[in-house]
Amino acid sequence: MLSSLPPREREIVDVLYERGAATVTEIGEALSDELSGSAIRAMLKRLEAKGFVVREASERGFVYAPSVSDKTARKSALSQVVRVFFNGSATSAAAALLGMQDEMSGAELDELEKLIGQAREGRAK
Amino acid sequence: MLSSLPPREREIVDVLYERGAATVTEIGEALSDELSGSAIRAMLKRLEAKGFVVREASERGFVYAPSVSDKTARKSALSQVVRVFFNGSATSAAAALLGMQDEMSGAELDELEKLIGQAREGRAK
DNA sequence: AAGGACGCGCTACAAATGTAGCACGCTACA
DNA sequence: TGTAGCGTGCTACATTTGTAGCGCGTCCTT
Repeated sequence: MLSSLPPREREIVDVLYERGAATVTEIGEALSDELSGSAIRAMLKRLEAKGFVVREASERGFVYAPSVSDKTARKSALSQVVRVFFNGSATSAAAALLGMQDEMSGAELDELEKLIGQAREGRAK
Repeated sequence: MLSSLPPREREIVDVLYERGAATVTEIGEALSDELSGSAIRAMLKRLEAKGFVVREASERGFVYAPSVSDKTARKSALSQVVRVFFNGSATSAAAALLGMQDEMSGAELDELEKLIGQAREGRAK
């Protein structure tokens, strides 16, 4: 499980999900506080050993990427917060999301309404 | 930050958020794997030292609760996953939520639509 | 009042994590 | 062609986590 990672390692995979893939240097830049390259490499090594990240050689050194697909990870992260903070109700979570966003474009709202319509149809049949 | 907690401690505060407040024994029951009472107490002690949980004496022993309000914690958890997994777009996250939920009642969908309407109004003015 | 059963805190200790330093190999360019 | 600069992989070590054991006080129960 992703959530069973120690803080620093988690932070690093988060960066990886945020950026899709990155080199050690890029990770270092994205990190909240300055950290030596070897420190980051050691983390990555452990993450690789645990099977959370994969690395691929490229001209600019190794690039690291999460081994779990974005899609899966998203789903898992979402259900986690839904369970813990919203009593298992995805709807409440969605509502909270709506409330949080102060700049939500009209187009986005339209899109959401469309999705709601679809959900309703799916349910109806 | 909540997310800077080690796995076990995080699991415990999660339980606390899930149940609102609990005694050591209750926490033990809610935990994924069996754990000695003193182990849990040690965790809680650290969590208290770090300021993440507060405890209050009651007849049935101490009850522990998160020190950060549910509301704040929710918001923080949500923005975390929004940032990491949805490129900062709360809308996309909401859409994903919609897709995840296979049993979403019509009433809930109505509620969401209403919220969208409100969001739109808020934006328009 | 003696004996359990709890719940509690402390200490101790193994394992895991977080970090730095060193030595190596490959550029590139003065 | 040497030397400065990266990126890399150790290894080592301090700190933090994860867990169990012990001894204490309190409340029931007999």
